[in-house]
Amino acid sequence: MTTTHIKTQTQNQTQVDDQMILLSQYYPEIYDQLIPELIVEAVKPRRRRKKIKADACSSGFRKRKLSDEQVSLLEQNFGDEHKLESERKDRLASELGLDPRQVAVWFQNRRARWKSKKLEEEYSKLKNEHDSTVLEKCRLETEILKLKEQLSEAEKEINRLAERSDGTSSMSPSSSFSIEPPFFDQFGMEGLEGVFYVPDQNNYTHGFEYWFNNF
DNA sequence: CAGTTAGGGACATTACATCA
DNA sequence: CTGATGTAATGTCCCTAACT
Repeated sequence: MTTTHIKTQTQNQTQVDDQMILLSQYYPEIYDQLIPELIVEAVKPRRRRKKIKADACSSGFRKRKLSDEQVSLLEQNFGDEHKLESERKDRLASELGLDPRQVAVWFQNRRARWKSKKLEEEYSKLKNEHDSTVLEKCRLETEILKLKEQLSEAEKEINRLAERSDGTSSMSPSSSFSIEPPFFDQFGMEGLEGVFYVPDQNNYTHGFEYWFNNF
């Protein structure tokens, strides 16, 4: 089979498709009767729908836009349950004077809208959480920098004190060096007492040692 | 049990209506 | 008139249950 043949066949098929689409849209009853004979099995690319002329719509062939009452009843039902069993579909359709197919389509589209709205909300919630986490991370990093600076100052002070009392005692910070409570105030570390483990007045250095060794 | 069929849902897309 | 937007409708794919 040549490409020309394939092309012609495709064009013919497209023409038939277009005619069938028109037929289904303008004369659904006839289409329903003919369709079993005319359906041809083929590899189907997505078909384009034929445009419907405005005058065709105004001739009453197709009802677009549902009325406010119809929409409100549909919404009410959707609120009760997002899925639609066929019994409920038929009941709703007759209540609304619509085709059951229209009710089914409305529910399908409504579910799609609901889902995309839900996704949007979820996205913005996650984004907010992410943003505030990033902010908190920055704050904590700044805090760490500040504390490191203070620590370095404290180390310098320790060394100064050690040099001053020079030789008179063995200066190992972990053994005999003791810091009195004013230490915190002295280096602007007020409020950080909780950071350091301070079991009692006689054993001030434990928390500091921990801090010292780990940072 | 495997194959077939019908019904229905999700999803992508199209086409019409409406509005700024 | 035009482009953007909302939505009804269509096409396709997939799944499931019932039937053969």
